[in-house]
Amino acid sequence: MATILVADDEPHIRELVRSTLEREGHRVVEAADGREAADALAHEPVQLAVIDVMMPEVDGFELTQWLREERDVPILLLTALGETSHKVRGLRLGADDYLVKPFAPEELVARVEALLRRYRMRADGALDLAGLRLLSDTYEVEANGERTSLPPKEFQLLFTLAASAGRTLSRDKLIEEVWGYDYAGDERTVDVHIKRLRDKFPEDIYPFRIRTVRGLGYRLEVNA
Amino acid sequence: MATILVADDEPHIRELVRSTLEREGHRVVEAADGREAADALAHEPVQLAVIDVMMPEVDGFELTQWLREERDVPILLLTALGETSHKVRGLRLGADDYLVKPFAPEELVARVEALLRRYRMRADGALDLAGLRLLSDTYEVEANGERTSLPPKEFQLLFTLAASAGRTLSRDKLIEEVWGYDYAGDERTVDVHIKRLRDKFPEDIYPFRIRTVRGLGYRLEVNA
DNA sequence: GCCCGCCGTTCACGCGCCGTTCATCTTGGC
DNA sequence: GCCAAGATGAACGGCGCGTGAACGGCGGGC
Repeated sequence: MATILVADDEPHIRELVRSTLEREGHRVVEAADGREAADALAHEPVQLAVIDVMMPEVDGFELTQWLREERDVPILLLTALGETSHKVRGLRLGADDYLVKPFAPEELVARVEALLRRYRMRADGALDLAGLRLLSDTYEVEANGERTSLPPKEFQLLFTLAASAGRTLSRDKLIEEVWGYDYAGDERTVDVHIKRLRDKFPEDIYPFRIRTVRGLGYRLEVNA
Repeated sequence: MATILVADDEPHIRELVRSTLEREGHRVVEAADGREAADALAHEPVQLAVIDVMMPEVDGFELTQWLREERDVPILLLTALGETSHKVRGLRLGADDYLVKPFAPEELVARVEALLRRYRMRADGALDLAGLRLLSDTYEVEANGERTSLPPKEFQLLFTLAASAGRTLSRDKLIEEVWGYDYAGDERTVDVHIKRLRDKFPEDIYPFRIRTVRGLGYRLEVNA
C-alpha cells in the first residue's frame, strides 16, 4: 500500500478522504494548507498527493506547481463543481487527475488506485494484471505466453484501460490520458484504436476484453 | 557485490536507498553531509557513491569534486526535479550519472548496476555478457570465438547498450553516455553507428542483437 | 611534409508504419 | 422501425527510421 498526502482546509473533507483511503489499507498524512503540505512532504515518503484547489495561504495550484518541480509524485486535484477553468489550469500545471466535489468515495478510491498503478508501472516498467503484462519500455504486451509489440498510441490506450481495469473510461478521459488534455482532433480516433486492439487481442484467445459501454465509453475486463 | 556510500541529509531518502541497495546484496555506508561522507570514505573501501546535491555543510558538488580528485569511484548524483543546471554542473564536475528525486527504486538499482559494471569493466578491462565479451582496453569485441576491433564511438555505443542490456535507451541517453552531455550534433548520428554495428554483428551469427523500439530508442538483447 | 585511409558526421532519399479521418454499415435502445 | 452511437474498412499523409553516400578532419606511414 501507499502513503498518501491529503491537503484540504476543510476538516470534514480531510476526514472523509482519510477514512476512505485507510479503509483501502493506505496510510494518510494530513495537511490543512499548502504550507503544511510542503512541510509534511519534507518528512514523509509520500507516493501520492490529494490536493484541494481552494486553500488558504498556499493554494492547490501553487502546491501542484511546486510539487511538480520538486517531486515525482502523482497529483489528484479536488475542484469545486463547475469550476472547469480550475481543472484545466491544474492539469496544465502538471496535475495527473482531478475529482469534482462532491464525489463518491468509490470514485476517489478508483482514481487513487489508477494513479498508483500508473506510477508504479512507470517505475518498474511493467504493469501486471491477471494473465496480462504490459511492458512499458518496449511497448509490448505479454499474455498467453506470447509477446506482442504495439505502436505507441495503441499501447498507451491499452495501458490506460488496464490501469483502470473494471472501470469505464469516457472517450474524453482516454484522450486526456493518451493524447493529452489539449488534443484537438476527433473523438472517434479512439474507436479506431480500440478496434485495432480488439483485432490484435481477440477475447476468445486472450484473457481480457475491451467492452463498449454505450453512451459512456470503454472498459477493460479481465476474464473471470 | 559492492560497498556503497549514500550521502543525503534527508533520513528517509537514505533509508530508502539503503533498503533498496541492501535488497540487491550490497553493503551500505551512510552519511548525512559531505563532511561525514569524506570521513566514511577515509575508513571504508567504497566502490560507488550515491550523493545528494543539496546537503548542508559540504554539498554534493564539493564532495563530487573532491572525490574526483582523490578517488576513482563512480558517482551517482541525486538532483531535484527540474534543476537541470544542477545536473549539468554535477556532470561537469565529474559525476558519472544522475537520478532525479524522487525516483523509483528499480531505476536506482538499474543505474547502480550499470555504473558498477562499467567501472568493474574499466578495472579489469572487460565486460562479460552471455556469449559476449567487451574489451575496453583495445576496443575489441569477443564473440563466437572471434575478436573484432571497433572504432571508439562504435565500441562505446555497443558498450553502453550492453551495460544496460535488456533496457531501452533513448537516443538522448545514448548521446549523453557516449558523446557527453554537452554534445551539440545531430541525434541521428546514433542511427548510423547502430547500423554499422548491426552490419558488423548480424544477429543470425552473433548471440545478441540491437533492437529498435520505435518512438523510444534502442535496446540490446541477448539471444535466448 | 605529403598522401592516404579511417572514422565521425551529415545529408538526401525512400520505405513502411502508424495516426487520423471519412464514408458506410451495424447494432442497440426506445 | 427509427435514430443515435458505435463498428468497420479503406485511404491518405506524415514521420520515424534505415540506408547509401559524401565530405572533411585527423593521424599514421613513407
